[in-house]
Amino acid sequence: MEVRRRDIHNSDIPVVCRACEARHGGVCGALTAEQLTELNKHSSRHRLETGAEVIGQGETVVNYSNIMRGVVKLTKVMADGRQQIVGLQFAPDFLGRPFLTESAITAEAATDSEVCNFPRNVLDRLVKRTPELEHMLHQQALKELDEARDWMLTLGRKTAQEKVASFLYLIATHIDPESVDMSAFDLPLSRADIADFLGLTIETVSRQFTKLRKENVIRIENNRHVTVPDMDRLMRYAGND
Amino acid sequence: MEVRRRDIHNSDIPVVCRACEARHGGVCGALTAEQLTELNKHSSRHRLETGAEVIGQGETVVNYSNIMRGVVKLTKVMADGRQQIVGLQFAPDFLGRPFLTESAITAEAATDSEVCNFPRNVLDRLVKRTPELEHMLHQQALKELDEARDWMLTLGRKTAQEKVASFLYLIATHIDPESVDMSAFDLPLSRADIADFLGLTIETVSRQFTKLRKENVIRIENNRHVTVPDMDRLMRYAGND
DNA sequence: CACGCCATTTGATTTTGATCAAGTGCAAAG
DNA sequence: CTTTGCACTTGATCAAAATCAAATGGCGTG
Repeated sequence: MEVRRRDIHNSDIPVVCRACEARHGGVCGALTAEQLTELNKHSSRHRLETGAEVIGQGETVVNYSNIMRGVVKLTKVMADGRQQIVGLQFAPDFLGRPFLTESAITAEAATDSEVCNFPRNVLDRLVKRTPELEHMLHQQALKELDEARDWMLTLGRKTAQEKVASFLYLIATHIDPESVDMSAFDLPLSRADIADFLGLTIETVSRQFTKLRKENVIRIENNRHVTVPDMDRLMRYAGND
Repeated sequence: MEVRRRDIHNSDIPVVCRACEARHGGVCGALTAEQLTELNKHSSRHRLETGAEVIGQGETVVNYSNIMRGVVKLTKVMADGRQQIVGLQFAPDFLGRPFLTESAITAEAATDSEVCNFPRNVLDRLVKRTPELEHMLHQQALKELDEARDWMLTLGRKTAQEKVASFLYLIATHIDPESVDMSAFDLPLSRADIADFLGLTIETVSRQFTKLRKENVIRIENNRHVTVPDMDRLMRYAGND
């Protein structure tokens, strides 16, 4: 299923890409050395402070990105300000909606992050010529779709307690793909963001955190650092039996 | 069923596909006459009664399908029976999750429907050889992703009233792609299904229907037939300003 | 026609989570 | 070391939707 470039050690690959690809294996993995060089000519890396907007709802898409480091949240807002986080992207996810000029969502750094930007038209051209690249993007879209549907069940049918536990489980399993130990991690989102992700208020989120803490499902230090003594127990609280 | 020949220059295309493709333009539109003939050799059409399961959560995927007629609901269930509809597919949508052998969802006919089935391995082989086909599937996945994210906002942040209005608006705009007049249609789902789609109970759905009826936003006959005198007004009730 | 079987509606009550309103704790600025 | 500003927590109350419990209203069958 996974298709890897054979010439992974080829020295024609741009230096900046070599480290990245080795660590992450994002969509760039579908490209030949020449294509990578070509793309790299037009691409640029950027640091994003927490809260920095990558693209706004309704704006014209000029760039796609790869997330190198950090967490990016995808949000939708209603006219009256109600807001829902519709996706979280972790490194090394591809960020962008191929084939549409206007973004239907806002993408914003949830933590300090680093991204690699490519101009839309350069990548679009490359996609047309590189079926393997479209395949990678297709896989990414399908992964996001699976995640979105999982989350729809959470939003529509779970209790506040289960929602919060589901969130913690999601973060535990996604925050650090390198690490084997998922039992300790920092939350990439504020209480307000967590509420927006879960379709709750910050007060309800806070109360559920307190409850989970009192029942020894989690421990919390400094509001952001979470320890999970028994991951299976957390999963049961999340309603994933 | 009588199938008319619509284009004398396409006489290599299987008769059964010619009418379908002309009417709908689904993913098969990406295929050459030969590929269509090849695929058609292995494909088969089926009528599905309301409630018939196309595939169950956790089952092995053996077929992909095109929906020829009707509405198919995609659902997820929790261990304790709580259920959430995570997608509705209308003709001529492609039905299936490429590149995964185990289905994460249940697909079930919401109305009497007709589908065209292709064996998974035949289509998978064809996808590898036909970038244009993967492109179509990619577009379909992105469309479903956009819809899923729209719905996440509805599930997470809208009131019961807005949810029901949003559902009616969704159906009005999707049920009959041919028709210009969206103001009258039959609901493809029972109250129970609507509740599962909206993350509500049937009682709440019923009450909101009654309220919308009393406020003259909609009229209902025989529980299933809906008339919308002012679509913009419905849209406002749905919170889509 | 009467009957039972559905799906749907309606009503009474309870529960959950939202809202409103203080408090707490911590870190940066004065 | 105070003050100020956040982010978060906690408590009291309120409202929306769930739950429990009957009705109602076709619709097909005996």
